[in-house]
Amino acid sequence: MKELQFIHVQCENCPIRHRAVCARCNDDELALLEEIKYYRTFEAGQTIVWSGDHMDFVASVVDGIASLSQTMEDGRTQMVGLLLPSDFVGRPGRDVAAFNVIATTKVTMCCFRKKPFEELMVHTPHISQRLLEMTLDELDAAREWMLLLGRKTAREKIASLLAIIARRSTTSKVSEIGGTADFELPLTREAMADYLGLTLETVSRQISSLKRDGVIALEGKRRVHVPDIDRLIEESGDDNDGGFLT
Amino acid sequence: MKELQFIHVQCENCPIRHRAVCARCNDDELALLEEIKYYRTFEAGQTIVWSGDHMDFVASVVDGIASLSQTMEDGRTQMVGLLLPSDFVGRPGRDVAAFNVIATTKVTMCCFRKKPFEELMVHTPHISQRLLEMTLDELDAAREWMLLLGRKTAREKIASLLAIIARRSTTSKVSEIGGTADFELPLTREAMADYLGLTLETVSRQISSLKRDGVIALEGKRRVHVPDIDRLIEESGDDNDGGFLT
DNA sequence: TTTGAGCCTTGATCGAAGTCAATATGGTGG
DNA sequence: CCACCATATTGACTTCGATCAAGGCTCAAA
Repeated sequence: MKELQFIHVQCENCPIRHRAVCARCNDDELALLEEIKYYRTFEAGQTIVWSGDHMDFVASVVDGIASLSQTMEDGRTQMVGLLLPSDFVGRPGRDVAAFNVIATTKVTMCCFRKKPFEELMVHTPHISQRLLEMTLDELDAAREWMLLLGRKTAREKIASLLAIIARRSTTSKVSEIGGTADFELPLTREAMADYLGLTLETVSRQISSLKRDGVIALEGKRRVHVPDIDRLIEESGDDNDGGFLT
Repeated sequence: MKELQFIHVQCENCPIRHRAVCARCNDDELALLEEIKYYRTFEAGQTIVWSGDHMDFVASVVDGIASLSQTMEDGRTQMVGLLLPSDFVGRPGRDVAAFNVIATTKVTMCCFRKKPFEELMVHTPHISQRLLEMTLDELDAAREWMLLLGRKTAREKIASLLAIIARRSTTSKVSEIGGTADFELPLTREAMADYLGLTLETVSRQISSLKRDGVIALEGKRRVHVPDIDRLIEESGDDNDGGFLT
């Protein structure tokens, strides 16, 4: 397991330098961010922010995976976003968190206290430009997900999720047409269920069914091999190669 | 029926002046927008933008209601947003529409060709600031909607939709605790179904059921009276008074 | 006034996914 | 090595919402 020590990484050496909210900043702007940033790490399973809590910082995910979720009083849970490295957490101009943020794996975040960050934003259009761009991408992704939640069958939901993870996975050869993919599922069956609006039993059954039909092959519970990505995409119900983003 | 003639309204007199993307602009900035804007109207039912189409303008809804939706090849449709006056359509920095935009009622839009608008944005932080704010609000709303689509029962979905419309409706007295509300449903049963991820039959049945239980009363098919809004919110499954936005 | 189209309601039946429950697997610490 | 716990699978049964189908209401045009 990768064990990065983020005492204080210089921004220039930061793994998310060119994708995060700071992507467009020049050296001067980066120097200002460098001054006010600090790192925090969270263990897998730890809650980073509770919905409704006062939130006095914003942050970028540097390493690891976290989830954004909502819960009803009776315990029903819906994941509303997956936070990957470079994703932004928190909202300038609002100090109460609207969602729970939970570390799925060990997570390292690059944090900024909200006040200084907001002040910096006013004078640094490169930050708000990038944040706008990222937010628009997330909005598109959220809307894609609404189609999945509202209209897709359980089988299509699972296939869609696997296709998205496959596409993002660095080890896959998704770009080639008719390529294959191999990846590790970063989520438990329960987390997948919460993401897809299903029960964990249904997730398990549909994964078994896709396996039985040769769409995927499993190695252990978590390692997935996709012999034909086009076949998987077919099963997902998406016509195009899709614009899933976040 | 209101018959507004938008030949060319001065921005200062515009009904959405203080809520739209131009809300924070000063007089000078407004003058620049005034120069490049133009109005377009669309009849109820007309498609304003097709998903996948090249889109060379962005716009604000001035009057009327439109919907954002996605469709699968086999016809399954999911509405992913409701566009009300002041809402923004289109996306700077992308020229292919990701969703269908369909006029639900007659719609008037204040349009800007994309290129000039983008150029203006670079020099007018007030526009991008406001757009960022609006986009963040929409993202929160989309995520709230994901909880509804993924986890709520049909009855809760209907109650949630009615509660949202009630809250936005100008004729309601929602602010008072235990207040009542009266409003016109701007959507057909089918449109509600597409919004809620249900069939129109289920929508009809659940509305009948809420009526039978005294949660709402109907006058004709479209006019709704809510004797006790707290009761309606209870039925919606939301604990808090909710942060539904768009 | 009749006809027809669009919208809505209601009933009967079906099926996908949920629920409840038993069992399997795999990793960790004692 | 074993025991334990979290995670995952599978089966039996139930239920909620979808599907298929018939009919009602309203408005506008013939």
